[in-house]
Amino acid sequence: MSEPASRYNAKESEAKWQAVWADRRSFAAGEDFDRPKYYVLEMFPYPSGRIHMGHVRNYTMGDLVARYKRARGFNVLHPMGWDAFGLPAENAALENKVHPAKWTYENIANMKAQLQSMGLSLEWEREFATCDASYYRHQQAIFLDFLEAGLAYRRESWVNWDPSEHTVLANEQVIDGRGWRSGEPVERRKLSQWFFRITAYAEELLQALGDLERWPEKVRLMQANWIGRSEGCRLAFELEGRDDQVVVFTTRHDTIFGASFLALSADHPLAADLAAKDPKLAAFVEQCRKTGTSEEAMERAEKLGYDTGLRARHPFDPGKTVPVYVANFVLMEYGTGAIFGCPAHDQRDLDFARKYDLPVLPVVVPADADPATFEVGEEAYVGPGKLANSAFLDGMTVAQGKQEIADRVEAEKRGNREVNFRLRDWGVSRQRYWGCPIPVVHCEACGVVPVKREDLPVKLPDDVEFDRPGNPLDRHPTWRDVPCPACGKPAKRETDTFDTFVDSAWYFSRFCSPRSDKVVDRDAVDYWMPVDQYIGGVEHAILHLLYARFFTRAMQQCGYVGVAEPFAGLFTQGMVCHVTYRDDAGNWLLPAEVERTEDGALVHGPSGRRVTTGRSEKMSKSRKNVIDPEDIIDRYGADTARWFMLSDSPPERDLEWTESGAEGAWRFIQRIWRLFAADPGRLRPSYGAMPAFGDSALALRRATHIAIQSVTADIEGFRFNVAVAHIYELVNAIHAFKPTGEAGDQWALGEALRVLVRLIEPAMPHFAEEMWALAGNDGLVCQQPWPAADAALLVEDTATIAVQVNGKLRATLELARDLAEDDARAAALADERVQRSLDGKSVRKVIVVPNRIVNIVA
RNA sequence: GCCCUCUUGGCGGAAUUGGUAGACGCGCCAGACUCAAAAUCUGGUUUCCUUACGGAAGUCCCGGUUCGACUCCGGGAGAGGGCACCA
Repeated sequence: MSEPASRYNAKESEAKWQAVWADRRSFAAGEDFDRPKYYVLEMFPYPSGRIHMGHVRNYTMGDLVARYKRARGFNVLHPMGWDAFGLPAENAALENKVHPAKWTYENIANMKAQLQSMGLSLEWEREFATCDASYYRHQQAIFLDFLEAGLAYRRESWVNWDPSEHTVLANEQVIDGRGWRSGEPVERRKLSQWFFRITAYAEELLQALGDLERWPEKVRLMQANWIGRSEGCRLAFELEGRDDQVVVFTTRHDTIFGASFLALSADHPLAADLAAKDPKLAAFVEQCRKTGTSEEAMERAEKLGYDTGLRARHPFDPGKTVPVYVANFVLMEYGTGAIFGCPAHDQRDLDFARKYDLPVLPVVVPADADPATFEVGEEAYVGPGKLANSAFLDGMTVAQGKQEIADRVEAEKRGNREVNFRLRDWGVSRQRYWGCPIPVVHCEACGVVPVKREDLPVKLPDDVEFDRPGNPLDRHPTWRDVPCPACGKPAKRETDTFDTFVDSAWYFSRFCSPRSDKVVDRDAVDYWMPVDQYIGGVEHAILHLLYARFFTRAMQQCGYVGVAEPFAGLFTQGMVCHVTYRDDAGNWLLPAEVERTEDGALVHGPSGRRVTTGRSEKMSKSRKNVIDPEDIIDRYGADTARWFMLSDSPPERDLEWTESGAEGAWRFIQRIWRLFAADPGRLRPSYGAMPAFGDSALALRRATHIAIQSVTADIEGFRFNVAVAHIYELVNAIHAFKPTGEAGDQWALGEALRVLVRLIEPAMPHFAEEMWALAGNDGLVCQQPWPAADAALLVEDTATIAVQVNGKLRATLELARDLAEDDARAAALADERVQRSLDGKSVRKVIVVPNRIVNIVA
């Protein structure tokens, strides 16, 4: 027998157990659809090439949940895949002359090896990448269904066009009106684009948020704001000297008598009509289109208007007319593209009115103001009050006024109540190569014709050139040329590809039957969906999570899935942060480059220059405050990295990576290891009759069962940092255990150690397996059931009661549990320290909270 | 501008949801072991006064409710996040 090693060898152990799990397919989901299921999913990664600490944190949490739920007897689905289409692959192709497919699949191979080194309990057999034709062919099929269902359509829309790259840019890619890469001024162009009709579900998507009880309130709120429902009224104004009308949308129809102008969007048909005969207006419209494409630029832009000279008749005040402007701040895409302005009660209208010298008539007067003298100065009044200067509305509240106007408008057929949403249809066309081809063909005779289903997938061609910017599909010599599916004459393929958010909007459904010839196997999705626990970064709170919700509803409508909501539970984890370092010259430094000198100063290792420490920020390449997970795993092993990820910070908050914290996690593993290495046999299960326990053994048993109870509750409640603390307490109790030589000692210690191994397995799976085996147990600890706490051991027969005098703690008493109130009161009053602080004062009242506190009011 | 969240020792954080504030970890201090260092073990560690016993203050600030407030209410400050010409 060789000497036991003096330390736990993580590297050897981790490789060994990973091989065992893979060999035994320990984490494959069961095919038995009668068992209770649990679907755990972490947001799948983009294959950038290497995993980062954010991934480590995300997948550690998901793995903890998956392993815990398995132990609780659930049939667990825990798959992994790759969100593999996207721009970085094309940029790499441009810069490094490597094909996007090669670049992507090599990155996947690297990252897969890294994820596997973490020991995640994933079912790799279900792996796919969204760039696999075997995945995106089904996405193309879904698109054809959406097309038939009217959920996908094509229309002209304004886009940001980079003239030097020949491509459309997302709003985020336009910086100060210039392309982020080219630096060229961006043009607004009108292009035919594909859209998904997410607005058809606006109301549902909003209403259903209320039922997503296991979603963070914050995310639900953000989605609600994004959908942006507002109840208002559509209302027609007649134009003087013309037959047509201007229809406006408003949510403040109660303020109609304060109207002092109408404003049209520059893209409004009437504006175009007028501009045809008015060159100055035409110039103004042109100017509006040019100004800023980014949100920020639009916000800074001055509010400008052009008086068309037209006048509109007030719908309820026959004598009154108001001027009609074209204004740069009115959006064609929202409401009707026209508004009425009531300057007294809307800040933007007020600014506009002051600029163009239009009347400001208050029509809502706050309760404490005098209607005769109330005036609006620099700030519009948007609060509650009574209507005034408003004919038949005078004296009504805002709500009554709205109701009255809406009733009259509908009765007189001048308009109607209307609900509007901020949410827009989802534009999914991208002028890119590395994405899922949109399966349609453009035929001169037949127009836009869907590709026949039997001809799917429309595969990306491999032989493409990346020598120039723009979409290589456009210049491919042959790929575009196909016969029209309808008439058979020569036609052209669509060269746009889908937004990559489409790929990630349904992958969780595909995981249920990833090798199916169909889009999904209905049996499988009916069993597995919805995802019981989805985990990812809060940065996806709106786009990805909203698209996925829309997609699932749309797929339900098309008969693919039986659920409307994809994610029953959502958890958004915080970021991983690290302090930043800069040298004298202001260069960012990697933590690995920074050394501590003997006198404690920080210097740049190679140069010896002084280093200043900046505040902790999200790890980012630009700030260089990154720690490579691979380095940590090499040095300490995956279990240490995983343990640290769960310690200290609550999962939803940001976590600061520190070297000392990582070392602490490493030390903790060694500390447990010493418990076992001393005498591995102690862990061996004892099935004999339960012996009698001495006080010491009983105390250890209590600590063990309290740990089971607390850790279980902590995991269920996503308080992983608290679970970690409770495990520390158990280890401390085991270390402090002093055998008294009684029969129960070994039994209690064996129980404590077995429970400990079971409790740490979801967090430190390799180490737990190693300890389990070291102690001579059969099987794998990851297949052992979760322990149950013995209720009898959770309550002690005494309780520590705090005694307060006038709310201040004066003594603590060890009293029998559930002692009668009178006895507790008597015991408290009898205490010497209590008497001393009472100092002869008479007791007025005594409050007794059983097993907790006695408060004496004197 | 609108909406939301957070604020507790030197640091990360805990507190059974109104009942002993500071669990647990990091760091630090002291001691043991060692020729020494590392590792490990033991003890201490909110602040102030006191040699001690003990006492006082204390959860961003001000005020309130309560026998009792980190927790509930009102007002304010600071930090962070989301949306932002949405009529």
